[in-house]
Amino acid sequence: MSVQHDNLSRKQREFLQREQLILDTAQNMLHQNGYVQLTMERIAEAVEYSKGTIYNHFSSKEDLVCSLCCRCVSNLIGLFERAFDYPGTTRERFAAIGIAYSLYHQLNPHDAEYIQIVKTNAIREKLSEEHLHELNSLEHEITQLCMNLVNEAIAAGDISNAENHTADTIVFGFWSMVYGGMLLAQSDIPLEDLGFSPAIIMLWNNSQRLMDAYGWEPLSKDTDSDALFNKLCSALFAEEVCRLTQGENRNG
Amino acid sequence: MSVQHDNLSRKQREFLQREQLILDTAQNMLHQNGYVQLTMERIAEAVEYSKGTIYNHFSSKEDLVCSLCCRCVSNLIGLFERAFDYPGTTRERFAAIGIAYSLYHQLNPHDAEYIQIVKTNAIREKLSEEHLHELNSLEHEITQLCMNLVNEAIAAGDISNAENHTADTIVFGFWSMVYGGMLLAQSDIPLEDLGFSPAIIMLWNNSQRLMDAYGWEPLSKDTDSDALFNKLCSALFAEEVCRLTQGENRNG
DNA sequence: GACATATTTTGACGCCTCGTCATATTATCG
DNA sequence: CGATAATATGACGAGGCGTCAAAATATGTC
Repeated sequence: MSVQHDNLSRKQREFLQREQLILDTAQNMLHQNGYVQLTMERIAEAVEYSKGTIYNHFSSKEDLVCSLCCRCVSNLIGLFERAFDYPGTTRERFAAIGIAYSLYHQLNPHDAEYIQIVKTNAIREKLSEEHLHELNSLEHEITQLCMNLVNEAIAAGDISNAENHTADTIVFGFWSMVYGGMLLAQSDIPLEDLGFSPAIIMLWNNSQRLMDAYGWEPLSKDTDSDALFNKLCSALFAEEVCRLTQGENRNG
Repeated sequence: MSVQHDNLSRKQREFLQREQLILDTAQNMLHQNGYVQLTMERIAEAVEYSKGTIYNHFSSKEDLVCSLCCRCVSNLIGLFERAFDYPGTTRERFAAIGIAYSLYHQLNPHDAEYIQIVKTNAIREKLSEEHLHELNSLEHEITQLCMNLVNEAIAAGDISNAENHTADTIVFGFWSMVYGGMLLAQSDIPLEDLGFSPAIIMLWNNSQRLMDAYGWEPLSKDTDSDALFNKLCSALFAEEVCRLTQGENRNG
């Protein structure tokens, strides 16, 4: 969380520190009470500054939420990089990215609310140029990371019949599926009543299926998918899985 | 849009008519100016009743939006039924459902906003029992329609290796992908700048791929997917496609 | 240290929205 | 026509966002 700021005056350092304090506080409030409960007044009260001071940092509530969103994407990029660097097949590494995405949203259920909000134009119009630019950069970075991995897989010949596909279509397919699946899982639609199995399991199975569809070797018929899932979890995201199960025990 | 109401007193008929008027008006306002601009005052002004009267029909703004959402789902069910009844293979019919979903959202871009909103618990808690129940019923209906088609395909042996899959997983996979893909397409993320092709095309290709992954005959390698797309559009959704292209010409 | 100037912080205020409820209006019926 | 029931109204309270003149604080100069 801490941010480097050498070569800055004390004023500037204080300013940046305060910005982090505001964001930390807002994030906590969001995780505890959700988006609807988050108001500028309450944030100001919690950080013990006045509302006007908050507005010296963020041009609007949306602008603040955009900054929170940037932190989310940064964290996500961190997890994705861990998956990217895993010493395994391209398919395993891409699957690990999917797991990272899913784990992140299970750990931070409220984040989906404002990630979604920040995608709409009505909001994007109200952002400060600086924060909008930051958001665009991060979106670019996380997208490129996925594109790079798929391109690496194509170059390595791991994706059979690759001449029929382009990396952007493949990435978009997984992005759609994982994003949509995560939203459905997090939503309060009573999936169980509608006859569905647990969303996380269905999501994993469908991602594996889609990789098979692209002929991404090694195919799932030659692999133990459940074992792979467990292997990736413990090798890459042991801490996250631990936090998740702790949280579930605490809540239930 | 018109609703049957025989065997009712004039009062009751007027009440129901007014309810439709309010919903029609709200829908128009939404389609023109989006969710943020929609306020109870403005609706009241537009229908030439006072705010209190609106609240005789809907317990809250969310409750009204829920009713709009129910209309959306009803319309969607109409399109889905058309696809379901298409005299073709189960795969063609399921693909047609996907097209219906995508067309609907292209025709009614603002609907995605509140469909999304109504999925969250913070909102669902504020709904009247009656409207929440209506929404649940419709969600059940549209889900079952998809489940039935997939089960029919499994029973007919169109989905090879079906013992490994269950209908709920298959339906969830497509639902996730189409829902997520539609949200990404409608969002104001600059997909093009991020190196993506048009979302609708990528979405269609990925759905075909996922059907292949499930071994849903006839596989796309034995089919001209583009021709299929055009065939289904003109056979089932000629009017919708027409409205869509007209709208695009008018806007651009 | 004292004074002038620049910067930052503050919170009262204006405006908007939701949802309520006492009152006014209209309908029904004997 | 007059009494009672049903319905419609819009002023109002609560609470949110964002602003801005004034207060408080910091900085610089002698």
